[in-house]
Amino acid sequence: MTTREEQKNQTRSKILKCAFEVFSKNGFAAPTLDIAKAAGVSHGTIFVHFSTKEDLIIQLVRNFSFKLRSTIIVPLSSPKGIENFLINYMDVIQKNEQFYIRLIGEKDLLPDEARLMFLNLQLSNARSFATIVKLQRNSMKLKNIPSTMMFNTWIGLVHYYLLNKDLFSPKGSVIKKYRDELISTYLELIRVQD
Amino acid sequence: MTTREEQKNQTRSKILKCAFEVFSKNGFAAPTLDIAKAAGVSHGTIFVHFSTKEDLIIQLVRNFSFKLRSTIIVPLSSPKGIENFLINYMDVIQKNEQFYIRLIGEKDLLPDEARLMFLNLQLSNARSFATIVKLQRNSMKLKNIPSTMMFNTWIGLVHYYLLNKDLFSPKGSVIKKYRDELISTYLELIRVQD
Amino acid sequence: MTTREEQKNQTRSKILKCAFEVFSKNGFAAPTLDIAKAAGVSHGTIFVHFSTKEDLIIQLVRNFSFKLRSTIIVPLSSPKGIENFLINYMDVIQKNEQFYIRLIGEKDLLPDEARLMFLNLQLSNARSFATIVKLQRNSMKLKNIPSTMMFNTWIGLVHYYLLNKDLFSPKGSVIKKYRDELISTYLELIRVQD
Amino acid sequence: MTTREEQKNQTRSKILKCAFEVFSKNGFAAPTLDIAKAAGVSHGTIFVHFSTKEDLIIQLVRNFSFKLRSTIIVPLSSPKGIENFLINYMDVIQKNEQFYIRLIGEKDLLPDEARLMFLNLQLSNARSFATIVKLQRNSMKLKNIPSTMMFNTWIGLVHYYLLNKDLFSPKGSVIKKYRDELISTYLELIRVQD
DNA sequence: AATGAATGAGGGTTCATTCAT
DNA sequence: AATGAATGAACCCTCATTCAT
Repeated sequence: MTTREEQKNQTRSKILKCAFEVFSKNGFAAPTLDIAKAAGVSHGTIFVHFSTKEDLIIQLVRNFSFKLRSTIIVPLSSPKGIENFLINYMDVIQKNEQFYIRLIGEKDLLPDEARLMFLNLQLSNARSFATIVKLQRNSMKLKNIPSTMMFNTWIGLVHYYLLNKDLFSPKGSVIKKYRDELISTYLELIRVQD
Repeated sequence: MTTREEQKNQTRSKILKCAFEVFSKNGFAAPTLDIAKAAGVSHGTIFVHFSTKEDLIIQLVRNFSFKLRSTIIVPLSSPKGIENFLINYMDVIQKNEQFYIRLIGEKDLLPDEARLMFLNLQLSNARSFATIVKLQRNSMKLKNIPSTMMFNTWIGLVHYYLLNKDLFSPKGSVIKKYRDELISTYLELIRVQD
Repeated sequence: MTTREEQKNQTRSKILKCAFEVFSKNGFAAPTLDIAKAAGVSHGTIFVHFSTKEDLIIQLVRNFSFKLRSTIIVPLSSPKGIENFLINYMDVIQKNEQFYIRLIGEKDLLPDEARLMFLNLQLSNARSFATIVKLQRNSMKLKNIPSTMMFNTWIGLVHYYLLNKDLFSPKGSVIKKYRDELISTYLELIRVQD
Repeated sequence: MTTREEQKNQTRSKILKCAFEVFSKNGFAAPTLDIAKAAGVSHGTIFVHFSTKEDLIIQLVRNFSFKLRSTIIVPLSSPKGIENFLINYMDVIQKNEQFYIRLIGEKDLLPDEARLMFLNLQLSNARSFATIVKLQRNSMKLKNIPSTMMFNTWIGLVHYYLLNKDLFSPKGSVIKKYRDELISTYLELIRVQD
């Protein structure tokens, strides 16, 4: 790669990184100028690398989805498969809590393509979860509920806490604060008592 | 009431009604001009009745909260208290599904006062639910979970379906489509098997 | 005069009175609605009596000029003619200081007709003053200066204090506070020492 | 300075220049759009260079004050100190007569900061004048009047002519026309006859 | 590749004036 | 005569996007 290309890639990365931070903090309605300032580049440079603001958001969500996909480990057969999945899930989200909250909270501001990508990520997670649940049914009595529903209950609970962060944990991370309670509550709900 | 006042109230109501529809359809970022057009009045007329766009939204949310509050019946002591509550809850939401979705999905665009009113409504519902749960514990074995968590699981599940309406039910009402499944799933989760 | 006409005149007077107060306090850019509120009449009523806001202002200035004209006494031949004139002048202005300040300070907001009327008033005063000065020259040595200039110096000094009221007397009346100092200074300036 | 910066400065200067002219001609209530048109730039460009209309006015008054301050020469000890001061004063004002008239006539439309700056300029002039008067008392018999009053009489006289420009000199410069008469009148007033 | 000044289509809000009642 | 709801032109300001350098 030539020096020129390296330079270009660095600028692009810097913009992506700062856009991620600015959008996380101020939402997707944040002006592109703010991103340029944060990245230390000119306003126009953003549009050299991304044809529109929408395009920038798409790339951002693409990267984010990719990162999440690679981080979410799916421990298939295991006596604690579900619990491990939940713990891992929380850990992954916590790392980018703010951005994740924006994604689920400002869904309608997203370009179609971005919305679709994030949706696919969730579907993929749902499928992984379904697989784990199926395997786990052997070693643990679980409520007789479709695995889709089991996943939706879980993600619904988590998203509820995330979207109401200012209510549950105005300062620090919601996930950090409620991680254990959410997991234990959920596990308690899905298991069948002896 | 004189004809004059009636006329005025009609205009005001028309604006409120159209604002409700426009915001439901396009979100709270929709231009006030769109509302004026929908209501068949001039742009300025909106500001005759509502000092600012924020004020308009506040009135809208106030009315909405009031309507919801008066509609949500709380059947206290009853063998099917919880189920009745859930059924009623779904019915109430279904009637104004779109607007409700905007409220939970664009929380950050709301004026503080509106956000607070809607929050209070939810807290009030949470309290009602807690009361019902406590009473129900006599006649039905329930999972050993704090009633707050029980409520949050329920509302998290419902909101998840609402916020992803385009996924679950792009055309018609999400609630109508999933009402029974959501209720039965939830009831199955919280009860203790014999 | 029929009762109806009386009623009409009363409303008209009330509007004029309140317009005078509102304009005095907030300047001629004050909304007509404020005047209607102050007068306890509907917004439209103003335009029943005055075709435009400009017309209202014109009537106001007409009345004001008339009142001032009738109040300014011109003590012709007298050993203290000038001093008496100045004292009287200050008294008259002081009574409607606020409005007077608006007239000289927002001259450009006035309709042409109003500006002209106020101008005529000043010219009339200038003439009166000139007459007095001429008579006084017999009993008192005065600077050898055209009487126009003598008047302009005086009125310039007074207007300067009025226009900078917030500097000289932010709370109370400027004239009240500086009346004597202004008069004595001026008299000292125009007389010839022995 | 790069060509780019030059270009920017030119635009900025052009806006300032045209704003100066438009405000001079139509007063500070003139729409920013008029300024944009006069400067041959788009409406938005104004707000690229000045965050608000108020900011634009502040810069304008700042520049103006600075220019005046640097132009007003204070010939301290001199047998003709006062006269020189007056002559210089008139010359300086004459150069920007229209704008100066707006400043004193629409004081209340100015942003606080601008009003304060202009006020300071006048105070500074008053002080300079006081110093000169003190020195002059040696070589010339002056009326026994506080120097504040002497200054206020002068500035009051000048401002009176400026504010009534349409009366005294509707077409050309008031100052040009009355400069000598104002100065000689004033000098005649303040001196003590032998 | 990067710059950043310039653009211009909106957006919310104000207010003198009109007119049906 | 009085009402006051309705009008709509005008204003200030924002911001994604363009383009000459």
